[in-house]
Amino acid sequence: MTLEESIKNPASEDPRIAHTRKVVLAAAIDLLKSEGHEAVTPLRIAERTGIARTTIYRHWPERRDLIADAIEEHKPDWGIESCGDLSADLTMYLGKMVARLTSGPLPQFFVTLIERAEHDEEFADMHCRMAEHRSQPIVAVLEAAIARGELPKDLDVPAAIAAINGPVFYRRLITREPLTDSFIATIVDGFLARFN
Amino acid sequence: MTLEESIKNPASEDPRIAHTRKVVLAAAIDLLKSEGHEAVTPLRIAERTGIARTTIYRHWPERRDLIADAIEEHKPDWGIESCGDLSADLTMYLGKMVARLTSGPLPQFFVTLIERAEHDEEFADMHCRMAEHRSQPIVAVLEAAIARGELPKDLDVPAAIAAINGPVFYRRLITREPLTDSFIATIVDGFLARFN
Amino acid sequence: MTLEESIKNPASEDPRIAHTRKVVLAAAIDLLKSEGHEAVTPLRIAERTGIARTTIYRHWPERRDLIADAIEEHKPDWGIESCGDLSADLTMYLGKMVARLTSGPLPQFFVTLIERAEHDEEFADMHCRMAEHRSQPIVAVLEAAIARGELPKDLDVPAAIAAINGPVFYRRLITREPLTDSFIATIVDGFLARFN
Amino acid sequence: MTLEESIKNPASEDPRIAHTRKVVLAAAIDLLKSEGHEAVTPLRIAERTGIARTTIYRHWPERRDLIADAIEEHKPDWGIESCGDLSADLTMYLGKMVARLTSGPLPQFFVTLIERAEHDEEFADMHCRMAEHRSQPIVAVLEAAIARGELPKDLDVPAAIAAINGPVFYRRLITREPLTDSFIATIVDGFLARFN
DNA sequence: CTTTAATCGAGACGGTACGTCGTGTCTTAGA
DNA sequence: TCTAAGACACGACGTACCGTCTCGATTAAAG
Repeated sequence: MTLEESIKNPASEDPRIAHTRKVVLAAAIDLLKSEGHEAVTPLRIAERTGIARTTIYRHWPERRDLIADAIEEHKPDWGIESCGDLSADLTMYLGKMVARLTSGPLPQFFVTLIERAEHDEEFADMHCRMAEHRSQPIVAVLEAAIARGELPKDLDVPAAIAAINGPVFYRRLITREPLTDSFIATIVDGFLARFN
Repeated sequence: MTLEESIKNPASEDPRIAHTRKVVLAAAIDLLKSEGHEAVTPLRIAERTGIARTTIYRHWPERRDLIADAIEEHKPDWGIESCGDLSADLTMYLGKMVARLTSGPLPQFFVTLIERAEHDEEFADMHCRMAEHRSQPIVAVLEAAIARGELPKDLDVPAAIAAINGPVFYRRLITREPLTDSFIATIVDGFLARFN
Repeated sequence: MTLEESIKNPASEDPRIAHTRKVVLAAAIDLLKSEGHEAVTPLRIAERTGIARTTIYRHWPERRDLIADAIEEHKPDWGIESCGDLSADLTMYLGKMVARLTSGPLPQFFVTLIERAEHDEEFADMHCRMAEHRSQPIVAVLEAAIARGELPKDLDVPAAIAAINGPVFYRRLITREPLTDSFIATIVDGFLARFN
Repeated sequence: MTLEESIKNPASEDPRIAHTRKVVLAAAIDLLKSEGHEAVTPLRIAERTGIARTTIYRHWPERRDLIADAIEEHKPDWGIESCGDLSADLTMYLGKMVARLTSGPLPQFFVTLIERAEHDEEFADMHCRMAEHRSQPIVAVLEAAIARGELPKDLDVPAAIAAINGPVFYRRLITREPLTDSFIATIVDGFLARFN
């Protein structure tokens, strides 16, 4: 089985290929996290992993694909277990979000996608897809609340998500102030206050 | 008069230096806007402007400083004329913000600062300074409203700013949906609804 | 097989390396001959040969080594066939020497070595080694003559070589007068006249 | 009086010009001696002397002229006082020559001229002129000896000079062996032995 | 003792070359 | 068949000098 086949048919993978992919993507995530996407190059990864530079080129002819793969590899589970209480659900969701924006590789993924998306359509697409995936649980929570009659039927859901997520991202990426629990509470309270 | 002196004492500037600075920074802004900060290199600027590469290095030994100067050069006036009506003031402010996030070099400045700030303290500082400068008018508007009694005395002003600016930035940078007038209205209405 | 190994173990040479060495050294000798050692730079050679500048740096990190290799590459055979007659042997030797000092790259090698030797120990060493190698045949001729009794047993051989070679080099490098056959004859006759 | 005039008419020199020439040429000789002619650049001299780089360019637009001036500036007196004894005169002459080839800037001048002369007609001319000037005293000595009948009337004087000077230069520049008194004696004796 | 003129110092500037680094392609050998 | 190793062409980088230039500041010489 050739390399091309194995990429298209991941079910029957050459273990060498699987190993290479795993090791390289791990190093890529590490580099992305610690130095930014400009540091994610075949050379740097080769130095870290011992995998030959040429081997990396064979798997990812475009640097872009390597970065994209690394980001996609690392898909956290955004699911939350709704407890039926809107305020609690939103607070839990934002708490999880804040935790992931505070440590781990996610913030670097975001800034990379934000920056690249301005000039690269492929990254822009990936960025949007991730945003959608990320907001799925909150959509579920909001729709459940609508069904329960706690929120108006004609709620502009995307705008609501922006109202909930926006302040957190703004503070994390723009003003770089700390993301405290009371800040989360203020957001949730402010959002819910509209519907009383 | 040395280059350093002339920068500190702009009254007695060598016209050659002034010309070089002007031309180079204009090209830098242009490149930043159209291709992103990685394209802002002495070589690219030299090709565009005819200014020699070495001359650019003489003025900005660090690429970082060149980008920083280019961003600082382009400081838009964020002033708004308060009309005394909080809703109208906020709407006008967000309208202006949306206009600048929709065209012109500003979005590129933001994503550059956001990305670089993750790994470069100097950019982080500049980013925060710009954010503060940008929110000055909205602070004034909010404080005036507090003085008029339209907003509570104990309002968490930074959190309020995050609630107003956050959704716009979120939509522009994360979900990349269009920024419509009705979206602005939703934000402003949602914010004010809390205090009724 | 690394570049270093292949240099030490020429039996198993990568043909690409062999080709690069050959082409580059030929161009180096050419440049040395026509423009002097200051013209022997990776850039000039790259322009002439089509070999990339970086490839040349990989083979010869120091310009000095490149020049040294070029000179060593071009080791002429200084052997003469002694005919048993001292006068004829010396005349033939000087004739050969004059021929090589009159055309070909040798004179440029000499002036390069002479000049560099003043400030570079490595060149000084190479210079001396070449001088020794060059005078081997004349040493043999003189020693044969000593064995035959035509020259005194206590002859100061190095001084004798200086007496024979010196005038030729002096005229070639210092006064730059033409090196005629009669000049050679004068030298040889003058030298032999001492021992009659 | 302009700089151009003063160069052509050194009798009435602006003291500033005289000072600049003096200081610069001294530094040039120093550099030439210690690092070779490639180190004789306006920049290096400016660093050593405090004279501005532009001033040096004003005086010597071509680097070649600067080096040439430096060499010409330093014209040692080659005169010897003939004592009437050929052997003693030659020995004294060669002794003086050896002394100058052993210390001081002269050897560097020679190697520079030898090297440059191969590719630069102007240096070749200067080199020949210096060689001629240098051999004047020995010509006088030889002619006196011819007049006294100690040397044949039809002596090939240039060849004789080559026979006397050649070995010394050969040993100094080619084999780099030490120049001892006994070596000088061997040369002189060998030369005189021809005419007994 | 001015005034005029030339030199000088300082350094910006456009260039050219340098030596280094990284990229992507390729060839060869080995597992 | 994939990997390892690395030669290679290419292009950009940041640096160092070069030679030209402009522009005051200083000094010398003539009125």
